[in-house]
Amino acid sequence: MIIRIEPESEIPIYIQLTNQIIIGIAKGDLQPGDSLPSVRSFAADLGVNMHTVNKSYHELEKRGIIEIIPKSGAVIRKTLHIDRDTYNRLFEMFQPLIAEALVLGMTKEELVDLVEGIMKKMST
Amino acid sequence: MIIRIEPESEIPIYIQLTNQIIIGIAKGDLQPGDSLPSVRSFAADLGVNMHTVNKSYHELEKRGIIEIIPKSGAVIRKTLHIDRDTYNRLFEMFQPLIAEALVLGMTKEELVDLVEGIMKKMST
DNA sequence: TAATGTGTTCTATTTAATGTAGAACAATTT
DNA sequence: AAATTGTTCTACATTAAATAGAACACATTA
Repeated sequence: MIIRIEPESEIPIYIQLTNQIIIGIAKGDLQPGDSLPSVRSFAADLGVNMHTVNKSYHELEKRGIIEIIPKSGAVIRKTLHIDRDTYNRLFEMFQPLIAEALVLGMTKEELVDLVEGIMKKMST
Repeated sequence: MIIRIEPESEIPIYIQLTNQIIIGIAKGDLQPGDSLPSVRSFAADLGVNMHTVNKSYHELEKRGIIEIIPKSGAVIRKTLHIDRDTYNRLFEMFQPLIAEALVLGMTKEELVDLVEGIMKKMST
């Protein structure tokens, strides 16, 4: 799985990493039950600090995407059906993006096409 | 138009304001050609600092949503069809959200329903 | 004309976020 | 036994975020 970190980006490194891990899971590069690299080895590979990777892992855990097993490792969780709190959180995240797309001139059809186009690149 | 600022949120105030203005435009509460309040009066209404509102306005201008006319005011732009850079920017914003929704167990149908449901609440 | 309101710009301060760094710990794994 | 694991702690530097006050040039209004 390929991770690209752009240190000069305005997006914090730990968020870049978090997003790319999520995309990797969605694409099937990482599957439920798989382990993520240790924070130390991953940090060495990416050329960032151990604590930055650790922050990503805890962000993923907070969102219910991985399970961190102390003294062992980080494992991709098997996801059941979405719960109400998570649905509401996703709603709040999608709303401003959809509003912006419409305000900037996308039609509803174009927006649905964009979303479906992105989904087609994901396997799960 | 109703703006709710939550000072205790982890989301910066200027982003909360930016998002809610965008949603207000998408819903039709604000229309192209309308003026936004002055940074001073808006800041007074919201109970935040003038510079915070100013930052929101410049964020909206950078995204092509409003036009700031020096010594005059901020006006909602009439949007033409979306350009390539804007499309790519929206793509990069949507991708991690869609991936997360799928990873957390939403089906593609549920995700399209969520997006269409949010769109239905917008008029434009 | 005089007064007010406008966005802009500047300095300044405080707090929080971000990223890096090093060390030590207890538990697991090899 | 040795190496690796996530955790925790302190520490430091830089940037972001938010507030505050002042002054400026220009526009609008009374």
